[in-house]
Parts: sequence; C-alpha cells; structure tokens
Amino acid sequence: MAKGFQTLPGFRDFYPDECAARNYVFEVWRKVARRYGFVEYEGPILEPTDLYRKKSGDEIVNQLFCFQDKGERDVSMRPELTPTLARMAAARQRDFKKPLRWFSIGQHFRYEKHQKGRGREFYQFNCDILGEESVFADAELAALSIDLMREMGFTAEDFKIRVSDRNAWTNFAEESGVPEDRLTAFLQIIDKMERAPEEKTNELLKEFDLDLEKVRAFIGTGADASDTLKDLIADLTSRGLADFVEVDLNIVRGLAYYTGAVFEVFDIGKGMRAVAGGGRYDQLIGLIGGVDMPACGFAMGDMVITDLIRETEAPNQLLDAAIAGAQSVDVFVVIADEERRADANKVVQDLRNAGWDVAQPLSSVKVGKQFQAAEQQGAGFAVVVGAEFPEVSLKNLADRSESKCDADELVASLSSLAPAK
RNA sequence: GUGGCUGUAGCUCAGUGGUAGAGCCCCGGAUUGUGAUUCCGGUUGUCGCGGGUUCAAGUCCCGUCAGCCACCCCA
Repeated sequence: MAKGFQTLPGFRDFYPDECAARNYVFEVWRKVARRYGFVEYEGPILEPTDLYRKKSGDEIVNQLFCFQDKGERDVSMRPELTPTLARMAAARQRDFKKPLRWFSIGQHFRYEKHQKGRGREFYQFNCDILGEESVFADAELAALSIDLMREMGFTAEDFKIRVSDRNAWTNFAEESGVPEDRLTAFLQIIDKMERAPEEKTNELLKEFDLDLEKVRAFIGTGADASDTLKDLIADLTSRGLADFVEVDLNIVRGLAYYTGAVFEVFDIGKGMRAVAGGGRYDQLIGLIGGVDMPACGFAMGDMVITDLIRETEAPNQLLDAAIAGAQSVDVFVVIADEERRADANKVVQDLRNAGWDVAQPLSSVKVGKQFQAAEQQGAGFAVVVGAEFPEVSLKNLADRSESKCDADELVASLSSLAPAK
C-alpha cells in the first residue's frame, strides 16, 4: 500500500495507457468536428462564480469547486463551458461571420460524489452552432454526434439519437391548461416519467388536471408533434442517417433553458444511459452576454463514452489499437557492441531526423534483451549496430527477414521497406 | 447529502481466534551478437487507520477513512 499521498476523491491519474485512451477519444472528437467544418476554441478553467449562478441559480454553488482567490474574488473551476462560450461569443460577436461553428475539448470540474461514469474531474467535448435559428443547424449537430459514434466504431445496434422538441411540450402544456409559471415543474415530471413508478407520475399529473393516458397519447404522436421534428427527421433521413434516429418525446432534458429541439445520444445496450446530449438554447447568450443570438449545441463527456467503448467489442478493438499505436516505436536500434554506442547514436539521430520514432538501450544490455525490448515496444524494425560498423543490419521484426546495408544508406533502405512517415 | 458492499504484496485475490500466503507483474540468471516457451533465483506487507473484546485479532465488535455500486442530482 502506497504511503503518503493519493489523488483527491474523484480526481484521476492518467498512466500512459489511460492517457493514450483519453487522447484517442480527443482525436476522434477533433477529427469529426473538423470534418464538419467546426473550429476549435478554448476558455479559462477558472471563472467568476456569478457566471454560473446567473445561468443556473444559487443551488448550483453546491456542485461547484469554488473558493475565494487572493484578490477576494469568488471564483469557480468551470463545471461546464456554455456560459463561457456565451460570454465569448457575445463579447466579440461582430468579429465573426454567422453562423459560428465552434467546438472545444476541455477539462471540467464538479463537486459531486464519484461514481461510475462520473468524477469530479472530467473532459468534455462541446460543439455549438451560434447565430443560426434554422432547425437544420440542430440537424447538423445531431448528424455530427452520430458520426462521432460511428467513428469510434459504434453501429445502429449500439446507440440511437433520441430527438424531441421542447416547444411541442410547451404547446401541449398550454393547450392542456398548465399555468405558465408551473411549466418547469410540469416538464420535470415528464423528464422523470421513464424512471418513476406510474402511480407516482399519475399522482403528480393530477395537479395539472392531466393523467398518464393523455400524456402518453401525446408522446405517441411522435414526429407529428411539431414541424421542427418533421424537418429534423427529414434532414437526417436525407443524409442517410435515419437508422440512427428516433423521435422520443420522453426526452425533455431537465434544463430550463432549452427552447427548441433537444436530443440525446443513447446507449441501447445494458447501460441504457445518455452518453451525450444537447439542444437549442436561443435565450441563453442574451441572458449571459447581453446579445441576442440563437444557438444550439451539445456536449459529450469522456468518462461515459470510454466506459461504453470498453464494453463494446468493435470500438474496444479500435481503442486498443490506438493505444498500442500511440506507444510503439518504428525502429529499435540494437547496440550489439557497446564500443559502438557513439556510432549507434548517430544512426538513431539520423533516423529521428528523418521522422522515424526510434528507441535504443540506454545502458549496456545483452542483445537478446534488446530484441525483447524492441518487440515489447512494438517496433517494426530493428537495426543492429555492432563491430561491423559502418555496415549495419536491418531486421524486419514481423517476418524476421534481415538485410545488411551501410549506415549512410539506412534511412533510404528503411523508407523503401516501410511506408513513408 | 442517503444507503449497500469491499479494504491483506505493485496487481488479482486466498487465509477455521493460534508462525503472513498463492498466482501474475517486475528485476536477475540458464557459456559467445537475435525476439518464443520453459526452468532457477530475487525484491515487496503498520493485513486502510484508530480504539475495544481476548492469554492471543488479518479473523470478532465499535468508530473512522478510502474505493466501488445505487439513490439524490445531472449543466
């Protein structure tokens, strides 16, 4: 048992395998976002606590890593990025052509109890379109989220995008006589309906002169519930992504600030959990930044998606391959004769200058051990530098074939055997 | 914040109240400059921590801390 220090509860060490796994997820996020023409941005990790209070109310403070800095400012480690985005976008909105397609990959903090898929420290992919009110922007984000999943190796068997429309619910509530000031309370009931017992839901709905039957009948209308949903589905269908999408009016997403289409990426395996979620929030930038700008976006955290990758065969294989690739070298230079270390160093440096990833023993090690090390580090080739120098031998570790060449010709020989870096 | 389960070697875990264990990993070796398998040898412990019961506690009891899981919450 290690004495002394360990990580704070809910914080994580990233040993090389875990760091490579994290970076793989980042790479997929970044690659797919770029494929959709999004540009990357970043904000501060520490913000004034009021920024989050303004968006989410005072209760949020319980879930923040917050403290006073030396200037006696109340500050918080960011629990999410949207308020920062709203501030940034509003402050310089005239500098950018609309719509903005922005994404970010960053570390966030929430003071919560650590459990599966949830820690106090996590990374989150945020992807937003600002300054575009058309539902086709929402569709673009839904499509992007689908492609994130596909890029990771998931199929329509593994996940679905469940889409809903906050406005459809607002209209339903209005027509059903739900008072405007009770709307949020009503939507909370709907949000929890799937998990709560029927009797309890019925009980709660009575207050609004409604019952489960009426609510379910509405849910049953599906895409017919609004033009927004029809357009959204039609857009995704025209992209050939219909298999990944289903209308599910059960989704309202707890947050009060959503104003239109909302969606979740939903794991349909045993976990039945949301791995990403988002929607339209046309009022939020005005609220925080003072500039009215329609917006929609979604976020995906690293912890749940990594768990899901690990539990799903094909994505897990892709991840393992990425980890192996991130930690292997192309060439291992075997120093067969310690007297030739200086010559070997020259060989190593020439290879590195040519762009190859190269490792070599840092002390006198038996040749057999060096080959073991080469294999263990995933090298495709070994170069043996010994008494014959400047003649060296180049060995393909996969098929065990070996050839000899002059050290000066090594880079050229290697390039002819393996694809250029 | 609430509840359940679990804490023994770096890891996975055995261990009837009576001498602290196994497997894996790691390191070294098995005559000369080539990867496997195998074999031999080696390091590692405040049994999470603190009390209590007992002649005697890894083992039983209480507390505490940590981890996992679920609830609450979920931006």
